[in-house]
Amino acid sequence: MGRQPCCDKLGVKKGPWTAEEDKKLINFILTNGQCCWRAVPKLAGLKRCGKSCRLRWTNYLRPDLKRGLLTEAEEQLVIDLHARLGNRWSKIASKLPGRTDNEIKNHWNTHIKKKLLKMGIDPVTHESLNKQAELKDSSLSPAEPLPPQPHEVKESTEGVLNNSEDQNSSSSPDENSSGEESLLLDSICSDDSLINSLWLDETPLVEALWDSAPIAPDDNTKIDMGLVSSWEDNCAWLFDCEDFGIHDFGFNSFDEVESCPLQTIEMKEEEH
DNA sequence: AATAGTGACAACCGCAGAGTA
DNA sequence: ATACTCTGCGGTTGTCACTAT
Repeated sequence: MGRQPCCDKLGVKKGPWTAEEDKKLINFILTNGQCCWRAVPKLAGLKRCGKSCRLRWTNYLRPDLKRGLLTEAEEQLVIDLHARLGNRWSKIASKLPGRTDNEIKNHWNTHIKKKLLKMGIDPVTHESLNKQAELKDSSLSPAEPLPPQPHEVKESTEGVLNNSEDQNSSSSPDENSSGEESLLLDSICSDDSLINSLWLDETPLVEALWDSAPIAPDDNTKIDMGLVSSWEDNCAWLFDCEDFGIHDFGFNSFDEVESCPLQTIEMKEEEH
C-alpha cells in the first residue's frame, strides 16, 4: 500500500504565512500545546498541512527562538560542531539554544561556507584546500575522506580562528569575538571528552558559554538563557518581537485563550 | 527609472525511523 | 512480522529585498 500524503493536497495553502495564520496557530498551540500535528490545521482552522504548521512553529513562532544573526561565538561553535558532526543540523542546533536547524543550515550555506572557502578551508572536510591539493597530487588521499581526528579538527578550527584574525586584521577587535569568548571556545574545542559527549548529551553548549561569558550591556543578541527558565517565561518575547508581527495581533487575540501559559504572560506584562 | 543579477531566508519536498495497532 | 501513521531531518526550491548596470 502506498504512503499517504501528509495532507490533502486539495485546498491546502502553500507559501508564506500570513499574520492571521500565525495568530491562529499560536492561539491553538498556546491553548492545546503541541499535539498531533496532522490534526492541528483542522482544529486551528488553518488551510495548511500539519507539516507546514510544525515547521512554521519550530522555525519561526516558537517562543524560545532567538532572532537575528548568529554571534561570532555561535558561528565558531557551528563550524567546530560541523567539523565533528557533519550536516547534522538538528544536532548542531541542539547545542545552540534559540537557534533552529533550518536557521543554522541557511547560515552555513549563505555565510560560513563562503567564509571558509575564502580562507582556503574546505567546508566539507574542514581541511586546508592547499593540503588537499597536495594530497591529491601525491595520490595519497583516499577516495572517501576520513572523518577528521579530534586533534586535526582542533587544528583546523584554530586555523579558522587564526585565519579569521589574519583575514580580518583590518577590522577592529570589537567586530570579532571577544578574547574571552575565543578562550571559551578554545576550551570547548580542546576538551575531547566534552566533544565526545555531544554524540549523546543534549545540553546546549552555548548556554554554558553565555553563562560564563560577559555580556555587554549594549549587546542584545546575547541573551542569558539561564534567566529563561520556563516555556511560559519564554513566551514573553512574543510581545517584544516586531519581526514576528505580534503587535499586529493585538493582545485581544490572546484574551480568548484561557490557558495557564497565557495567564503567566499577561501577569508578566502587568508587572512591566 | 528599468532591468538583471545576487544574496538571504522562509518554506516545501521526500525520505527514514520510531511508534503503534 | 507487517502495515500503517506520525514526526523529524536534510536537501532543495521559491520568494523577496537589495545592489549593480
